[in-house]
Amino acid sequence: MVYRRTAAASERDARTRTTILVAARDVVRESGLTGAAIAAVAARAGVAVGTVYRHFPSRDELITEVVRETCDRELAEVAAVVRSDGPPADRLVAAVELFATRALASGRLAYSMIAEPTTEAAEVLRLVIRAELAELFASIVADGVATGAFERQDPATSGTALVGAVSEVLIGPLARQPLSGDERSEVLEHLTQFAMRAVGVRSPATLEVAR
Amino acid sequence: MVYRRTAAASERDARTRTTILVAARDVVRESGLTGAAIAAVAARAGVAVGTVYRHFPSRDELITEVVRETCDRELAEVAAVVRSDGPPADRLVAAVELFATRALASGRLAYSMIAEPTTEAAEVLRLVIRAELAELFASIVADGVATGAFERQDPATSGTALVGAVSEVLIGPLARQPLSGDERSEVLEHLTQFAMRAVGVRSPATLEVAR
Amino acid sequence: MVYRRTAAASERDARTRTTILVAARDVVRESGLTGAAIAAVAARAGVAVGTVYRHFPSRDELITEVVRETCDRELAEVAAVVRSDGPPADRLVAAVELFATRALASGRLAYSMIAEPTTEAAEVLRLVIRAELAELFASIVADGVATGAFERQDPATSGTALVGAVSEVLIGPLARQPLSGDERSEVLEHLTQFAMRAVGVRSPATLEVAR
Amino acid sequence: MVYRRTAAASERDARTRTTILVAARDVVRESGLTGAAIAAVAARAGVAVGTVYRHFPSRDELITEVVRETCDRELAEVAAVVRSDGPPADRLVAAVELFATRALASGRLAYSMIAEPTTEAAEVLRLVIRAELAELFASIVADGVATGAFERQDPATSGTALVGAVSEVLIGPLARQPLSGDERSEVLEHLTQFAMRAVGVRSPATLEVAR
DNA sequence: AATGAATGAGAATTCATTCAT
DNA sequence: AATGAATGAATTCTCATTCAT
Repeated sequence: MVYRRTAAASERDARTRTTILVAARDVVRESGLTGAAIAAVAARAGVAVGTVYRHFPSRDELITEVVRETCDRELAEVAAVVRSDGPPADRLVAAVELFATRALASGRLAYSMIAEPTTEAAEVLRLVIRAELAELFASIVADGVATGAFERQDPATSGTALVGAVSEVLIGPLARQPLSGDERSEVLEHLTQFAMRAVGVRSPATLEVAR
Repeated sequence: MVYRRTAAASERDARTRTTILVAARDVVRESGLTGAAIAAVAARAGVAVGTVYRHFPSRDELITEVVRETCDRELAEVAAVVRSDGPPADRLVAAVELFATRALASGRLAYSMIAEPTTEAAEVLRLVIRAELAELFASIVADGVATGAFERQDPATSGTALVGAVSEVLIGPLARQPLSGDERSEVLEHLTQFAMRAVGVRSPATLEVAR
Repeated sequence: MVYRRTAAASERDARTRTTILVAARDVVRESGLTGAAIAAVAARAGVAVGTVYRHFPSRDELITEVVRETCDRELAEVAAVVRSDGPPADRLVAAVELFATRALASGRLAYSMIAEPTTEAAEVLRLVIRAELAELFASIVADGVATGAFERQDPATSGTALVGAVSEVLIGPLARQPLSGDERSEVLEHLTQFAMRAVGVRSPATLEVAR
Repeated sequence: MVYRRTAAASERDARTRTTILVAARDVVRESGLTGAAIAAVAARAGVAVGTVYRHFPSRDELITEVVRETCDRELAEVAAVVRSDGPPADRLVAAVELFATRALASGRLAYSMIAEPTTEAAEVLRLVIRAELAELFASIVADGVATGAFERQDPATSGTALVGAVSEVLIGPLARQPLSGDERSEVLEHLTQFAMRAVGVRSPATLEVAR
């Protein structure tokens, strides 16, 4: 007496889930995590409130998933750069630039991910993500120290400090108004130089790349 | 029951205002900005809810003032260090250490100030304060660049990045568990070295201090 | 996709209906009437929510039918005892014992039937069922009065009172913890004696049995 | 800087609390415990929803207090009768009559107290109350057995059974339509006789009183 | 001026019921 | 016929703000 779940229904289901998740991300982008009330997300997704609850057991879970999803994508990209070949200095520059480009392009979303805690769950997740990011930066630093390309230092502290430095420089403007293309690349260049100095890049060759 | 407005009355008024402000700060210290409901602040101040509203037009204003007040004091201290005599490198180290010591000592209060936004107003203020802090750091950097003690760089970017770096390194642990005295000074040393490298300290003398 | 209405289809239909009803009874047994949400019943029946609505116009009707069905079976058994041969006193004792045994054996189901109203409809039904039970007891009493085995009394009142007395004694323990076999028979004996006295059993023979 | 709570405010407070409690009782009387939604109670009391929450921490507490309050009053009265002087049989009759009169006069309220569980807390309380009532009846029975006025029996079982019997006879009609005065006294008389027989009243004198 | 009771607009969550597939 | 995703009204609870005393 059991009937199989129709493929069509299950597909619609998955599509709705995605719609809600996208709507939630959009609402967070515009109004922040705090502004992402279930009613607002539902309205944005063009579904009823109950539908959101069909797909997510609680607001907490929904928000957490938005944060996780957004950050995972970001982290994966940064991780790819970090684990790529090439001199540590180049990878550091690439990682900073990637992070910066993404953050600058995403508006308030990046801000929410990096700096706006709300629920306990989201806050914990946020810390985890920053820690992971810090570890990625730290691993570049460790490589640089090991190969003698960077000065001796504590990679963990440097990684964390770099995340903070990059975030601060990018989130500051973010929360205010968007930068023009020129301002953007100028800020980016200054930031990159800061990072290079901070890790004590030694090789003149790399310094040229970073100029 | 008619009251004459006297000097005594106005003084009492000012005292009540202060009482409320102090109570608000205490509540924030313990429960965070989110936990600072008007009723909680009033109870802590030993005052009725309505009295809070006599002295502050809205919760937003009250919270904003708490943030401003707390940060102003912090900023003033950092400013004193920044404007003191001595080589820029020493002043940078002193500023980082001051900021770090205060942040590590104040527990959740610092966290709330640096990383826990709630209302729009408080959030804007928080950004302003970080910007001011950044400017203070920037002015040391500018001095260093001018005197040739630091490498050439954009002081604004470096100032902001330093604020971010210091915050991140300190807020990470803050949100988790308190550090022991030894861990604290170790972290601080790594952080100071990071800052010195980041601004490109040149003078060998200062490098020794910072070692 | 057009289906021809065949005997097989109609039989399957009936079987589904029964499946749902059985599932509903099971859910009530475990979680009470309140816990018997349509989704829970459907899941238990291995059927979709919509299917439940194909067979029952509303949750109310479903619950009502569960109550009716369960009670009807109970009533039929009691009725058999009531209409059996033998002295009224014996039949009364047998009816009490039957009721007691069933109630004690069925756990929460009996509780739900006897004491847990939810919807208006189920509540009305519950009252009807208690009334029928009361009537069955009343008919024994009437017989007893007619044959002079019991004292003169109003059979309707006595029947109702007996239902109440038996329910109360059995539901009290039910809602708490299950009784051991010994406790059970002790309670039952006291209850039987109470019933015998209440109807004013006269015959010494029966009194001995009941003693 | 502490100001005393004005007597007027505190009095108003107490009055509002009472108003809400009375409103809650009224709503329960008409719509049952299930129908006593906070919004309904607030509307009935002529206050806002928030006001209810100012006086009661949760719906559960409010409902529990309604039940407790109503039942306490009832129990106290029954207790007074039980502990009064006079032959056990007289006290039993008086207790039954008192209970009956009150129940018959209170409409759905009595039903809700005796037979309508909702929240876990209210349900537990309800059981406690029935148990207390049973104990009161049991103590009369124990007295009667001790003095030889009643037959030998288990007072606990008899007390419980009497509560059930009386409840059933009174709640049955309650849930349907009110009785006329004549019907009422007739039912009451039958019920009293049932109770007398059930406990095995022996003394002819008392039987006359009860008849 | 202070008091604190009252307000009521949200916010999260549940669940009976509907209906397109 | 069955499916199960979608609906949305209803419910509990919170808290910034107001205002009569």
